[in-house]
Order: sequence, then structure tokens, then C-alpha cells
Amino acid sequence: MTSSTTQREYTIREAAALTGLPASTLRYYESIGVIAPVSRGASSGHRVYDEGDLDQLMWVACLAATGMSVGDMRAYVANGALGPEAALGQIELLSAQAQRLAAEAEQIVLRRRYVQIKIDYWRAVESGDTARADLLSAEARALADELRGARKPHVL
Amino acid sequence: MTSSTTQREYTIREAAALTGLPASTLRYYESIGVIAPVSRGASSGHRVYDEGDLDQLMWVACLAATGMSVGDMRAYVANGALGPEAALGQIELLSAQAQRLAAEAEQIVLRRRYVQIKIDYWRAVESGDTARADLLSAEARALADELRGARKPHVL
DNA sequence: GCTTTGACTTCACGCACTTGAAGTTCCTAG
DNA sequence: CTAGGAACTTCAAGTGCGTGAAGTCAAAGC
Repeated sequence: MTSSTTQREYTIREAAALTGLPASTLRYYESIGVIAPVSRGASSGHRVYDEGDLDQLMWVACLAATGMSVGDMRAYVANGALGPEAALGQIELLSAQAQRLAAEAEQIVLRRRYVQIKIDYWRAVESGDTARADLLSAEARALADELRGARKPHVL
Repeated sequence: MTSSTTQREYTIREAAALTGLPASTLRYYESIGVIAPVSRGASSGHRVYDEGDLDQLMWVACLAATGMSVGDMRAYVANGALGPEAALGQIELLSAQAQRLAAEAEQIVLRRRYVQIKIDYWRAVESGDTARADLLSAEARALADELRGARKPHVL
């Protein structure tokens, strides 16, 4: 992902703005080895991020956002640091992440259906339609089972 | 969500199985007031969950799974405990949750596109198609911006 | 009557950050 | 040239959300 055009450099504040992660988290990720050590300004000792660093951070942010542990992220990024000859490994890693995302997407579909049913239920209650309410109640229960069935590790 | 048929009761283990949450978490949620105090067996002091409790837990699990803080969950459930006359409030709460879920779904769509582009990128690298690789690299960068733009609070 | 099983409580720890303190360093402006 | 302030540094401690282990108690089976 590194084309050698316009190799701009960024301060930690800029990197934070660009990745959407707080600066503290950038430092934290570096400190625990989730990202490679960032080079420093010769005189200041301040971190200097290049495009490659930003790219790596963007990727890490994507992994983190799906609930991956920092330990796992470390492993992922370590592999990624091997360079272009690691293309196959990268593809594998990415495919796994794609699957994770697909599972999460499925979960969200179910949860959306669940709250929609709940909304319908309360509307039925409000309008005194107890028959419909009972029906929706049962439906919610059924969906709850499905929800439970397709759980992910993640935040829970 | 409480029809007065078959008012079964459940042990904490059963409740855990039914909601998909570990028993320890059930106790924890109760201890911090996310769910109302569960009634206890007269002799044993063991928690006895009824359908209403399970229902509440299912709902809490759904909220928790989308990254809601326990503090907010507490507020939500407190409102829910008011009974059927709170239908309107419940609908509002649920609508807010629906929106949260919609936002999350959108995020996931973007992230899936992102990893797909990354996969394509590495495939291009593998096959030596640097032109396509550069193109995909740029595409990933653009998508990264979009991802950043549509951030949610959540786990991050 | 003893032992196993399950639940009880409390406390301590773990993860992923986040925040605060105390100390440089860069920049801008008088 | 020097002063002030914003932004950076490190390190330590704190926070939010659970999770796990230790020790106790009560009902049920052999």
C-alpha cells in the first residue's frame, strides 16, 4: 500500500485526526507493539508518522472496530510487516477479517429485526391490540433464540 | 412483553443459557442496577428468574451488544420498568437504538468494502499488476476517509 | 450422615484504554 | 534574544466492564 509518491510526514496530532484514533491510543498501540515503532524527529524525539504508518494505523483501527483483541492485532500486523512477499498471508488474514465482518453484519440484521418487533409490539400495546401484541411477543422470543444462536465473542 | 401464560421460573444457570450471557454477568448487571433485583427462593436465597426478568435481560443483551454503556442501559431499563403506560417512551428508546444499529450497519458495510479492496490490492501485488495495485491503494485511502467520517463512539 | 452439586458473596484481577503529572521542545512574537 | 505557550515526551495511576477464584451455604442422592 506504499507508493513512493509524496512521502509526507505527520505529527501525532495529524495522525490522530487522519485515523480518527486519539493520540493517546496511538502511543498506546505503539507501546504494546500493535504497530511498529514510529520514527522520531532527530532533535525533538517527537513521533513522525509517514504514509506507511498511517496505513497500518487505518488497518488496525479497522480491526479494533470489530472487537479484535490487541494481542491478535499484534500478530496480524507483525505478519503484515514482512513486506510484499507476504501477499498470500495478508490475503488469508483479510479473508478471516471479512468473515468476521460478515458474521457481525448478520448479527446486526437480527438485532435490527428484534428492535423493530419490539417497536411494533409497543405500538400494538398502545393501541390496545393485545392479540397482535401477544403475537409479536412470541415473535420476539423466537428471534431472541436466533440472536443467541449466532453469537460472536466480541464486546460481550 | 409479558403474557400471563405459563409463568415459568428459571435458575440463574437456565437464565444464562437462555440469554446467552454468563451467570457472572447476570449477577453483575443486577449488582449495578442494570436490571431490577431478581426475586429469591425463600429457603435458599438463590435467584429465581421469571419471564419478565428474561425478557429484560434479552433486551439488555441487545443493548450491550451494540456498545451501550451500563449507565445508559440502566436508564433505559428503569423507564421500561414503568409498565405498559410507558409505551411511548419505550418506542422512543427503541427508535434511538434502531438508529444506533443502522449507523453500525453502515459502518460495517464500509469496513467490508475496505477489506475487500485490501484483498484485491494484495492479489494485484501478487500478480505483479502494480498499476492496479496503485489504483486500489488510492481507493482504500479514499474509503478510509469515509470510514473515519462516519465514526461511532462504541468500542473505540 | 456424608458428599456432591449448584448458587451464594466478596474481592481481586484483566483488558483496553484514558487521564494526569512533570518534564522537554518547538514556535511565535515582542 | 528571550519569554510564553502549545504540543510533545514518559510514566503512573485510574476507569469501565466484566471475569475468575476463594470460601460458604443449602438441598439432594447414595
